[in-house]
Amino acid sequence: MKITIKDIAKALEISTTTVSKAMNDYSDIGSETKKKVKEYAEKIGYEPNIHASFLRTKKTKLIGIVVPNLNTNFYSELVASLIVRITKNGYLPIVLNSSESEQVEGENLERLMRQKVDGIFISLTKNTTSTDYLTKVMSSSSSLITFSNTSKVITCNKVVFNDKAIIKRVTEYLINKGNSKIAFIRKSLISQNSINQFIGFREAHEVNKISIDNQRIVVSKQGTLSEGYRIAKELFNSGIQIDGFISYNDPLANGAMMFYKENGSNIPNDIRFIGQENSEIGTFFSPELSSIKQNLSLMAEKIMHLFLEEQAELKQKKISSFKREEIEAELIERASSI
Amino acid sequence: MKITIKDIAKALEISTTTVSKAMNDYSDIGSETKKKVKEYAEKIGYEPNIHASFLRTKKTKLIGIVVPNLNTNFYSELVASLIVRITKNGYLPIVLNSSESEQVEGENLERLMRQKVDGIFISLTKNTTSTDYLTKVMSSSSSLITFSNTSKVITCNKVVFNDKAIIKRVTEYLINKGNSKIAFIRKSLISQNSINQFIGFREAHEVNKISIDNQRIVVSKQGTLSEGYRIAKELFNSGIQIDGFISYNDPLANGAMMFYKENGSNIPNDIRFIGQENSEIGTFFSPELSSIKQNLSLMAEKIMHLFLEEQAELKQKKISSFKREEIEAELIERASSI
DNA sequence: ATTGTATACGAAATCGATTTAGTTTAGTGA
DNA sequence: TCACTAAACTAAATCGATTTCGTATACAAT
Repeated sequence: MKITIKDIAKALEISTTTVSKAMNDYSDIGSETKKKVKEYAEKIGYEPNIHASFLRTKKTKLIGIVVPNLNTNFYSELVASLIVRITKNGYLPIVLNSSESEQVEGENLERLMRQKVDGIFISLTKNTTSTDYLTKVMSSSSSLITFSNTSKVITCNKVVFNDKAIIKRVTEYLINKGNSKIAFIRKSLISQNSINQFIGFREAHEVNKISIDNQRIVVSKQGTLSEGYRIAKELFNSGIQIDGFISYNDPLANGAMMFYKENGSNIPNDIRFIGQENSEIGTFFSPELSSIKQNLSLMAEKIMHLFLEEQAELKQKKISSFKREEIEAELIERASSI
Repeated sequence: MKITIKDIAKALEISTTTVSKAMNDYSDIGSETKKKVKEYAEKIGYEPNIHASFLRTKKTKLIGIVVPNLNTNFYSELVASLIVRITKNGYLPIVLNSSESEQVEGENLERLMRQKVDGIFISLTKNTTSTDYLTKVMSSSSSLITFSNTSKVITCNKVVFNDKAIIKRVTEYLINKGNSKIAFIRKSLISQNSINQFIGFREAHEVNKISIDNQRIVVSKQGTLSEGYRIAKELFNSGIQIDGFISYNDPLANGAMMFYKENGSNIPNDIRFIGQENSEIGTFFSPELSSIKQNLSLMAEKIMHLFLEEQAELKQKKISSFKREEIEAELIERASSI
């Protein structure tokens, strides 16, 4: 039924060793033999059994992807982008979702190590504090790349957006337009991603000698339209004035904008709004929402590139150093902040 | 470094055969021996090498998931739901995305067969016409389950929503409210899913002796807010009157509703709107959007159940017959259609 | 003629499990 | 006592590749 190197060896009256070496382009096999083997293999539709070769090579051609929440545009798009690169390079992706639970995240990493995947690409949940599991991965046979939301504590390959810089730039952009009471809606107090963004926010204020009112800093778990609306309402009802609004995604900004519009605010004159992730919803309502656009495709590209580089170095038994790639996010300026 | 059955055998002074059989609960191993082996295995953290056991058992404990478009709420949520069930049962999911391309879909199936996954769960793209690849899967070692959007032609396990029935019911619901000029926005002309929905739409009209104007039947590829808006505008500008609107997702309905609101229509009195997928966006704008809610979690549950059932039957060498499960979708009635 | 050196190939061990086909031991019944 | 059976265990083959270590041949150099 299934075709093995034995079949090729028998048909071509050579040894299985030669077949294997020919298929893997060993230098001690003649070029005609290689050609014959490859052609015959192609002809009868031979495909090497990955599980059998694993026993000797220790390579599974499998890559694990772990994301905090697959059920968001940001991550589903990023994962889709990763899948394309992974398959294009002859690997297969095992996709796991941590549902923002640190415990599930740990279980996911254990599963992937047990499966002996060649690489693990992980973005941490916003609640993750311990790096025990990551350390375990580092001493396992799978090479680790953390992306998007990583940890300052662990030393490993990282691919992140320029969270601090872009938020600093965007905050100063608002400050330069005369806004000094800017609300900042962050994802969590713990995640490095969110911390970096907040540092950018703070630095922009420090540089411009403006003080930050902590009442305008809000943590939002859901990140939905209705939560944006609710947050705006609460700020308003508590008498906390704002003239700028930056959130970690677009629905929050749109929800808040909706509330202020209903309450007669003139946007962008009274309040300027800036979201993130540049999603369709932002461009649909008036005024159109300015948004920070992260190039997910580029991030996927860098992650895969880093992985392939490390695999190549591993093959040559080079010791590879850890890299940290930072990807530029950019502000898409629209009517809500002009 | 890594622990194998040999280590256990040596430490306990028994053969590797006994260790393997003890771990797999063979009946010809004494219960004390089993206990000793399992306890010691647990203690030293032994984990069987899946790739080694594959050589004999032909089981990979891997399941492939193929969806037409991961980058939608519907599929990312469904996939997330599947991932939970798959991992809970000791399997690992390889997730692939066809990006609505029949060719990519075929490549994905080939990749999964090459990997010798135990099962393949696939929802077809809206453009898929050929079932050649599915037939290949059927004669491979991977068991196949098609879900959500499947094909009438192929004989295999299927888990679908009651597309025809729910659209028929919802259409009659609008007809009973006096609406007879209902626009229907469908995903494609080819996909079984969309065909079934349209049959439901047609039957509802036939039963009530209302004729359908094909000008009100629109195929929308994008399914976005702006496309909904554009479609509404085009209908309006072409002078095609409507008093009801059913679409295959919520953004389309919301986008269209937006246009008609701007043009002074009274909703729901002039036009009633019904979306699908019951997404957050639908509940946020006024009037809130009625929507058909599909129980994705239940679908995931059924798919996994069907798979496990088949695996069990396979083990007992029973010939299993193909099943077709239909999951009830329901209308969530809100202000847009009251 | 002898040694040296590429070049091209193969026998056998190996990876880590499972499974087949025995073997040993103790217990049962005639 | 002897044949027979059941229970508990194991040696060795096996799955399908890779890799180590050799060997054979041809040809050049001495």
